Amino acid sequence: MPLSSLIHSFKKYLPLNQEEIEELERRSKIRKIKRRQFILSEGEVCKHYTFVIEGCFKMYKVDETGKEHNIMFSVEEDWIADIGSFHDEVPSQLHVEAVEASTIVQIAKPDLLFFYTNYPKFDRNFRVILENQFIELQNRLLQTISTTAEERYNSFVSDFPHLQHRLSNTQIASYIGITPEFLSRIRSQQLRK
Amino acid sequence: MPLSSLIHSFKKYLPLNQEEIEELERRSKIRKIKRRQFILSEGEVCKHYTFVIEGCFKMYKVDETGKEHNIMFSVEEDWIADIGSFHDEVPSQLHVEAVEASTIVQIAKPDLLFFYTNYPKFDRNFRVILENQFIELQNRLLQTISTTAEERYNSFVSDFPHLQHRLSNTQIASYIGITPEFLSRIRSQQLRK
DNA sequence: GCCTTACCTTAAACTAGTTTAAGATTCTTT
DNA sequence: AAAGAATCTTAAACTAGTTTAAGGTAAGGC
Repeated sequence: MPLSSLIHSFKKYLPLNQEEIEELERRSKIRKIKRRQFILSEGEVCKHYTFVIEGCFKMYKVDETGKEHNIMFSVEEDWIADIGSFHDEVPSQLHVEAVEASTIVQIAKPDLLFFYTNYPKFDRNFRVILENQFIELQNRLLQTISTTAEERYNSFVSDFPHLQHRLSNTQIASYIGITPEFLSRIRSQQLRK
Repeated sequence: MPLSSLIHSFKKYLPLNQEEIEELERRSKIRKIKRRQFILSEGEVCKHYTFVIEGCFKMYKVDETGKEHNIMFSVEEDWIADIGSFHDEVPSQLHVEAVEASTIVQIAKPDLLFFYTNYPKFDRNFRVILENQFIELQNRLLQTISTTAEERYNSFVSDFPHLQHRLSNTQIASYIGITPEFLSRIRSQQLRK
């Protein structure tokens, strides 16, 4: 039963009943995604909410100089969407790309609106999911404006011990907002201590 | 009718019916807040969702060196909460302080949970409110890791033209993540162009 | 297996932004 | 009105982090 991890994940919030589960099965789509495959590209409107069953994604913006700025990594049981593009139906500035071969469940916007309208439980569940994402993002911002690069790297390593092994150092550097060279320097200085 | 701006603001989402309005009147509290008065201090648990009827607030963290890092300003029709502290009932790391004399409506956590449970419309409305806040926060983070201080200042001025006159330059500097001295430098350089 | 691409490391030169310092101005409190 | 506090400005000295450069290693593709 491929949706089981998605259904199971809702148990943390308001669990789904049989009818809701069946509707979810009808209105969602499972996809296999190759490494480096995009599920959203800059300039496209984000049309789906995506749940990660297996695998890892990075969400990033490319600036005018071509530099990649990673703002989020998503792994098993995470939800992915460019919320601004999804709701306002405007072209996204962001890319979402698979860091490794992955399996996802996608709910298209009309279907998600159907759930919100007909099953208020989904409003609740997605509000809570969003709150958790908001808390993380807010902590991230706080760190970015108030801590040194080394502190941010240490936080990353202790907050996401398993994620570290799935990402390149270049991606991690981009996430904490520094260059790969500087991350190398920090890491070698720490080895010398 | 002091709750009118709050009730009116819900018209952007799902408007409230008479019963919901009455329940809101029963379960919310209007407060007058003096300039520099705190509605949340570090170490306290955030127990309310706060709606600004009139006035302006800053939400900030004080780091170990005593430096203030502003992460959000809130004005009329904005909602304020330290969401992490509110939901997990853990002491907040943040302060929320009035930048000017203000009037607010507060909903205590048990009352908000009552609304969520009995009026699913509130789940919807607060999910949408949170989405808007999330979008703003995400854009803020993106900017912080990918643009220069001057670009961030220019964005602030064009995004929040009216806010600029209600805040000191020191607060704005703290919000965009630079020192007041550097902001002064940027501003005088711009005057020379 | 070979070639290409991506990643990682190291270091010197550089710079966007900070710290230190201090004077001037504005605002608040008594 | 005077005193104190907060804010703003300016500038020199400083530094956390970047850019430029290049070599080595690992991974991916054909």
